[in-house]
Amino acid sequence: MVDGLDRIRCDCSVIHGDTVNQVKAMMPEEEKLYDLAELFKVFGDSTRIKILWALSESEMCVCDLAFLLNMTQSAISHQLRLLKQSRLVKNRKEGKVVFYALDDIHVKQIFGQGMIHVQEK
Amino acid sequence: MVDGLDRIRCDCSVIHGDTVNQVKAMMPEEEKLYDLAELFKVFGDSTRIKILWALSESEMCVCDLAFLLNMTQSAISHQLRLLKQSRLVKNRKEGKVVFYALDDIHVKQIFGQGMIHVQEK
DNA sequence: ATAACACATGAATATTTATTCAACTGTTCA
DNA sequence: TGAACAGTTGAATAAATATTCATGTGTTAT
Repeated sequence: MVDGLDRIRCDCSVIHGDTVNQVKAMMPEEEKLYDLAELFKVFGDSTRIKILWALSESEMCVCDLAFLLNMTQSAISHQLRLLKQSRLVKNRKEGKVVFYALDDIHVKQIFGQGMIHVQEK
Repeated sequence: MVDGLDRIRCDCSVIHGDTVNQVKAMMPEEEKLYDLAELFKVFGDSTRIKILWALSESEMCVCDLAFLLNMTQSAISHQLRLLKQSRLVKNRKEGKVVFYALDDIHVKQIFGQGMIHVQEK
């Protein structure tokens, strides 16, 4: 039931024990919360935020993004790979050019909620 | 107008130039996007996600959180400082004990949008 | 006063990660 | 065929950061 790695409960914790145990019982799976953190981590970089913002306005190729953000194609490409792995962007190839676009309707909504928080002072 | 650090536009970019320039003109301030990334960065750690989730269920003291997440009080305290700086949690002191609670109605909404994305396979 | 407790904090360590650089793939065009 | 271009990728470097450890602050109770 209790393995050796668990923390000893402090006196304070014992006092509020019932509430804490109820919350513990309701806690989502470890993995689900981990995945959620991983998702937000992808949003937590200004380069990727700029890319996502740009793609929320228009589909774009890699060199367009590089020009827009004033960064190297390589740097942009690395970040696009991450964004694609997270299923936040998709791409289509047209000759030499690869166009990227948002791959999720939720992106704009997550974005929007964040903006509201940031804009409140 | 163009400083020496700007990227040279590739041929591709010149071709789609109008669209890209329009998007560039609409781009939010550098600082605003940076702040947005900083906000998401706070969500982008599984320890902080767990703390935020727990506090979305109930107000809690530091040692409750330490017990719940099976981590040291110190580690929790460090993360709570970050969360407070981002105005995502607030605290009130009652004797020796410091109770933390969510400080923003948007937290749950940002959380929810993220969950929806994660749960779609 | 002093001991115990809840929490905060600074420095150190270890890990993660963003960007750069160089090399490589695949496509177009002359 | 080969040169130019768009993009990708792996390794290296530099910077950011999560946790630990030791110590410090403020409160309560004896």
